[in-house]
This record gives sequence, structure tokens and C-alpha cells, in this order.
Amino acid sequence: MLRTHTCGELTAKHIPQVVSLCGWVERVRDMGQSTFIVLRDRYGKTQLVLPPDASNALREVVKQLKFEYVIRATGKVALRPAGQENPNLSTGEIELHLESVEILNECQTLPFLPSSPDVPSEESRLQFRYLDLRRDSMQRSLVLRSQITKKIRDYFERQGFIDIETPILGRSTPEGARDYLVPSRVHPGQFYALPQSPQIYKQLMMIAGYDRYVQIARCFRDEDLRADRQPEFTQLDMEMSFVDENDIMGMIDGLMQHLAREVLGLELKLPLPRMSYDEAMRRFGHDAPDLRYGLEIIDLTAWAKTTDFRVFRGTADAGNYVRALNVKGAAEAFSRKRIDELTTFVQGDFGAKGLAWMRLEANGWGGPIAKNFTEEQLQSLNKLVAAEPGDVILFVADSWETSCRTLHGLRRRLGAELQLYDPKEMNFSWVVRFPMFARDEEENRWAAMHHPFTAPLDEDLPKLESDPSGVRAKAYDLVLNGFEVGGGTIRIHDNPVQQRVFSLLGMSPEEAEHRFGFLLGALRYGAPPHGGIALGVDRLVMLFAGLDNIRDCITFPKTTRAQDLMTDAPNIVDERQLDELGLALKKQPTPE
RNA sequence: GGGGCGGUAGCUCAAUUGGUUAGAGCACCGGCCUGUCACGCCGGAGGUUGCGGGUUCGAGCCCCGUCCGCCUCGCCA
Repeated sequence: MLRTHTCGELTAKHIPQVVSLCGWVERVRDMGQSTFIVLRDRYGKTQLVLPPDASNALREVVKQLKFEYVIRATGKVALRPAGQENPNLSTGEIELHLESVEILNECQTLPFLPSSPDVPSEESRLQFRYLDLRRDSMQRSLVLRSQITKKIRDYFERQGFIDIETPILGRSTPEGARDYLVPSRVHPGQFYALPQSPQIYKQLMMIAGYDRYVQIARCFRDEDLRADRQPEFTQLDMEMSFVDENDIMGMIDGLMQHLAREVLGLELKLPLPRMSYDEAMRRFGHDAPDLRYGLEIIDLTAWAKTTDFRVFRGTADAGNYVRALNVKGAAEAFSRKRIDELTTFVQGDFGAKGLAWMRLEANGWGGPIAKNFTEEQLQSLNKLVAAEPGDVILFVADSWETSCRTLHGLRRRLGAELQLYDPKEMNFSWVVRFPMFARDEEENRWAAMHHPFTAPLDEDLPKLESDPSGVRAKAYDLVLNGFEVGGGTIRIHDNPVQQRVFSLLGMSPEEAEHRFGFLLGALRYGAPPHGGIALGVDRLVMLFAGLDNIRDCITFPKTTRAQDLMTDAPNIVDERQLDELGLALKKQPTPE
């Protein structure tokens, strides 16, 4: 070892040892007679001092030092003079009196300084990721990530789970997200697909009798990116046999309690609260509501039917909905301009027809639509929305889906803008009893809301053919601060039910056999009742770290156009490589 | 595929209504400084204002196109 200690561990106890430290030069403060150097490694920082009586040889070496040089420094640990301690450093009571300095490597002038308080543009950070990763905040989030995965593994090991790996090269199943494809050389014209999740493999492991499976698995989905979505991401994937929904949720409750306690020092009360999908949509317009604040949706459809205001009445009579948010005390904050902005927002982003509003003033209701209602109607509105002077009511009159999307969007935006919650709060909850099927309007058929192996609620089984929209699933999502951090289901473990579901999805037995034959076959050979869940590790880390984007807890993330700016992937390949794979390009790539 | 914000020195940013030589801090180069800790001080160098076109006497600023980054809708079983 070139070093005897790290840059984060020396204290007064080490006086007067002679030690060697290795690290990066974070700062050089040349005072003339003496020079101070801050040496950094991932453990901390230590101040090195070139004393006034240093030899000329040593002085010459120190003079060469610049930002981010890699050096080995040897010297005597000494107490700093009284009053010169630095309370911001763990090593702040001591300093190293240099006896020798060895330059292990130089560093060219940097595109940006990792130690600078200015955060460089995302573009340069991604291009020079190895420098970005030297920044303190990146090191903190990667350490946190490591702690979280460690605690996850500890927890599941204690619970008797087996960590099992499943293939990366698999078969494309054209349900769900777009697959990343990998061409086969041995079978020209055929492709593997990278896993969107180890879903089917883990079910097969249940059938094989490994009744507690867990894996921290890389998953791939070729869809457009978001702040909380990368094409390649990490799932905590688990599956159990002989269980129902409560067992899975209970197991994850315990995991979250463990993580919150061990990583954040936070005590969670179990069980984590649960809410049905229907209730979540009714109260919050979304299946992953942020429960750190209220601002719940109020349904005014029945009231709208009692009025003569054409927009509301017409919407309600047509079987659509009039729903509202009461933004408490927002009258002052909501200028005309602000409301116009919100209107543009809901129309542009969610396709809402418009945004109506009223506000309760000291002497009654104001706003452009207030005059459309009688005194009695306003009185009953008062009660319905529990209005107090200063409140602003935002109305959305639209279809169920649009009103949900719009009001959720408004709620989220206003929650952030009006700071309705404590950003440090960690609010966990479950959303349960999802619908089994959603109508695919484009293709005019039923589609599985989760995946086609999800078990319906027993009580809803009879409705499978007669009323598909009323069938609810044994499905559950874990929600943290308005982010879906995981979702799972109890699976169908017998073949007849699976066939009924396929048939409802418009999949003939032959087609099902063709696509999922191996799974259907396995289900006939003694499949235990089983279910599981997958949690988004990146999102979990992001939220535990208080970050607002997933890239900041991923070492080498991709841009919103799915490129790696450091390696410049994806990229063109040699003609020869294509030949070997039996591939020819339809469109020649344009050279950059 | 749609919408929004942004791109000016290596980095972070500024530049009035379209106006004269595009500025500052940090970094870089040279020098000074006896205890600094985002050290300080003096001096120097550094610009295809993302790229291409247009309007104009004149464009960093206006218009059109395009590329890149971020946010977002669609998409993500």
C-alpha cells in the first residue's frame, strides 16, 4: 500500500506518527513561506502543510502541484495551532507536516473543477462523468445506494430468500414496453430481447420450488426517458410461494421499515397505509398519489346537475364529471396571469377543455363564472368544498380520465409551487385492488393493466367474461412521496383461469401457446400459488437521497435521447459485424 | 411524434429598446504574500455568442431551419 491511512481518519490520537496519504489535490494555498494543500480521497480531506523550513527539493515538488494532481504525501501528524482548527473537516484538528511528496500523476487543466460549488451543466457532467463522480454529492449518493442494496440483501437473507440470477438474453414477448433486441449470430434473422423484468423467470423458479426468490436485477425498456426513467434500470425483484397479497405487502413493509431505520434513522409505523385504486383515483386522480399534503379532489358532478351553468350542467348530464380542487388561501397568490398559465398548462399537457375558477371573497363568490349560479347553489357549493374566504376553487369539467389526469397534474404542480409539503418527509403507502383490464381504445380490445399473468380477486372471478371492467386484480403498488417505487401481483397459478384471461385479451389458445407456451406448460406441472413484487432501486435511492432525478444516483446514466455522452454509445458498427449477424441497414447512418 | 426552457471564454453566469472594442468570478500563465482553509494582491492570455441561412446601415439579441442538454405530454404490461 502506498498509504498508511485515508484522508478522512487522522485525528489528534495519531500525533506524532509519521504517515503516508494518497489522494487528489483539491486545493493549494500558497502563502509564500508556507503552503497549505487540501488532499482528498473518498473518505475525506486532510490539510497538508509545507512548513517554512522545508527543503528546497520538497518546495520545488509542492510548487508543481495543481488541481486534481494525484500525490502521495508523507509527513508527521501534528496538532493545528490554537484557533486554526477547521470544524468542517473530520480531520480538522490536525494537519500533516510534509516530509516528502511524490507526484503519482499529473492532471491537465480540467473542463470543470469537481470541488467547485458551481454544478456544471448536465452535458459536461455526463461527458466527463469520471470527474463528475468525484464531486461530493455524487459520492454521497453512490455510497447511499451501496448501503441500500446491502441492507436489502441483509433483510432478504434473514428472511430465508435465495438470491438467484436469471438470463439477460431472453425471448421477446411483445407485451408491454418496447424491447431492446440483440441479434443472434448463430441464428441469422433471429433476436434475443433484453429483459424488461425477470417476471417469467421468477415465476418459473416458483414452479421449480425455490419458494423465496430475490434478485437485484438490471432491466431494459426501450421507451422515452424522464427524470425518473432510464432505459436501463435496476429492480429489486422478489417472488414467494404459498402467499397472498398481505404476505407480500407485509414482507415489503418490513423491508421499508428496515431501510428507513438503518439508512435514514427513521422509524416507520407498520403496516403501511393502504388505499384502493378506486379511492386513489377519486381522491387524487392518480394511482400513485403524493400523500404528504391534502388538496384532494372534490366531486361536484351531482351539484353541477342542479345548476344552469351550461359548461358544468352539460358535462354532468352527458355522463362526464365536474371535479374541483380547493386551493386554500390562494386568492392572493393567484393573479389573473397565474390562472391563465394554469389554464394553458391543463389544456396543453392533459387535453383538458379548460379551467374554470371562482374565489371566495369576504363579500361572496367572485370570478368570471360566479354570476352563473344562484345564491342557493353557491351556498351548497360552499359546503361541498368547505370554502373559507381567500380560497380559490379550480374546476375541471371533463371525462373521468381527463379530469383525473388534469386534476392530478394541477395538484402536483400546486403542491410543489405552494410548498404544501415538507420535502424531507418520507410518505409510504400502498395502492391496491387495481382493475385487471384497461380498454385499449386504439385497438378496440381489452388489455392487461399489469401483465396477463395477474390473478383476479376471487370475488371478481365470475365477472371475468360478463363485466371485464369490473374485475379487480390482486395487484399492489408501493408509493413513496407520489412516486411509484414498486408494483407486484399475485399470479394466476392454474391453467384454466390463465386461458380465460388470455381469451378475454383476444389471444387464442394457439397464440398464447406460441408466445408463452413454456410458462403455460410449467403451470400444468404443479405450480404453487405464488406472487411477488419488483421495486425500482434507482427511484428508491433517489427518494432516500432527496434527489429529484434518477441520473444522480446512477453511475453512468444516459441522456433523454438515450445516449451515453462519455462513450458516445450507441454507435455505428463495422460492416463486417453486420455481415456476421446477417444484417443489412435499411437506412445508412448519417455521419456526425 | 408534440409542447416548454436553455446553449455566450475551459467552468458558472452577465450584456438596457437591435448599436460602437461581448464583460465578471473561478480555472489557466507570470509575479508577490509568515497560518491559510472558496486565502488575498498585482499583471497576462483566453470568444466561430451551438451550427446554417435570412432581415437590417448594424444581430449574442429579431425571423426560419437544424443540432445538443434538461423538463414534460404521448409512451413506459
